[in-house]
Amino acid sequence: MTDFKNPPDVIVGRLPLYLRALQQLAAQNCQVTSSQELAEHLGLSAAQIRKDLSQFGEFGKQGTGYPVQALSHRLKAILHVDRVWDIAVIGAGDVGHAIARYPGLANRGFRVAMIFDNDPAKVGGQIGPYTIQDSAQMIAIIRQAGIRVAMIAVPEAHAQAVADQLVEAGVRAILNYAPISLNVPPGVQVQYIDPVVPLQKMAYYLE
Amino acid sequence: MTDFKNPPDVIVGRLPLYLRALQQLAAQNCQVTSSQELAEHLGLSAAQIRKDLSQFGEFGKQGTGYPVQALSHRLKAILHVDRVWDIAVIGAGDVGHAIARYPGLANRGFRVAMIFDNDPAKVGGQIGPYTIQDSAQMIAIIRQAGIRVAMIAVPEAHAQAVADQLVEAGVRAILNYAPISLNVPPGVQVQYIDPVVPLQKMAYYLE
DNA sequence: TAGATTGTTAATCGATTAACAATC
DNA sequence: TAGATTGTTAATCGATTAACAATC
Repeated sequence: MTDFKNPPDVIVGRLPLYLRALQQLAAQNCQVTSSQELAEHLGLSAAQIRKDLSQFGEFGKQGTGYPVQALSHRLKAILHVDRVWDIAVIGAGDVGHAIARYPGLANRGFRVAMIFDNDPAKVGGQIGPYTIQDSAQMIAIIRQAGIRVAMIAVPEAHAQAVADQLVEAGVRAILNYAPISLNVPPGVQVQYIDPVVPLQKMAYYLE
Repeated sequence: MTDFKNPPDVIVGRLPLYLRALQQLAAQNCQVTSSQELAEHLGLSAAQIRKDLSQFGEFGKQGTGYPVQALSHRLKAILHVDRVWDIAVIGAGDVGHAIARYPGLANRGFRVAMIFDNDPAKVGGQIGPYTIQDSAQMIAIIRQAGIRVAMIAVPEAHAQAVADQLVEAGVRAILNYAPISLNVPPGVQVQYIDPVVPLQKMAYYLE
């Protein structure tokens, strides 16, 4: 009997990778997999995968491995992506456009629900099914909709101000595409996507 | 006298964050900073920052801190971004568009040099200053240009095949936007951007 | 000088790996 | 049954933190 309390953050961060690999296997009609197979697929060690999963329950069978569908469902529930989270996108530039039209969110627990911009020339315009809304109404609209997840795709100079407004509106998880560190109060999560960071890391290893 | 050999990968991965923070401080005309100030800015510990930097040299002065400009220059050199790396972008969909027009690469060591797509309807079209080139010529063109860095922005189903071609063309660093793990030979680096991964990680902590 | 902050050492902490009994 | 693979323990490995002498 394990405890299941406070799994390390680093392990939580790997669960989405396990889920992604499992869904890919499922799409190939694979019924069962093993820690070994997942490890090769993801470039990790089999021991690590077994250890990570054992933090959350006993999902496998000795001699057989893990049932792909069942484990996939369990991981979805653990990650709280067995539902659909509405996302507010802030910024209707190129990045906001790409996010709003990105097909990869579907079936993975998220959906873009609305998009905002502060440029009067953009407000009222369409991006696929979305009408770009005015940032001035952002706080009220997000609060009213009860949205908890947002993506920031505005220029660096505005990102912190937008983050402050999102927090005020009740957002609790922010994915920030602007290349700056955000200051948010405890209880609000931030993750970052800045393509230059991984590029520069790789450059270190290039001659 | 320290050794300066084989700094841990996890430290190399933080250097771009230090550089980004320093360049932001420089833009604010800040002359000098401290491990304390950088730590608050980045949400890390001051001890960690001093320890990390000490892997590469002695950049600070006791009692004073670190000179922002000088340290920034040193980190650029260490990361090999004191030059401009040409990037090949594969895939001229929404993500490829956003990358090709992303202003955040400038002054950070990279520039998009060319963009490819396999869709005849897109080949020959323009994205800003770039003419979309045919993927069929990709290997030859990239090899000819001596390009070492590429970004994959094609659908999941084609990403591995594209990666194989890039490796054949001489690319040694790949930033992959497709939500799959890539198989590449030793000596080729891969980093991943899948926005759903950080979103799912945050969802775990949402009620 | 006095105050501040580095670079570095030693201590702590946490994550990964190896190994294997349990068992399907 | 024999072979395979899990879940888990103990050992290893590595990263972070705390503390402080050195010194600007």
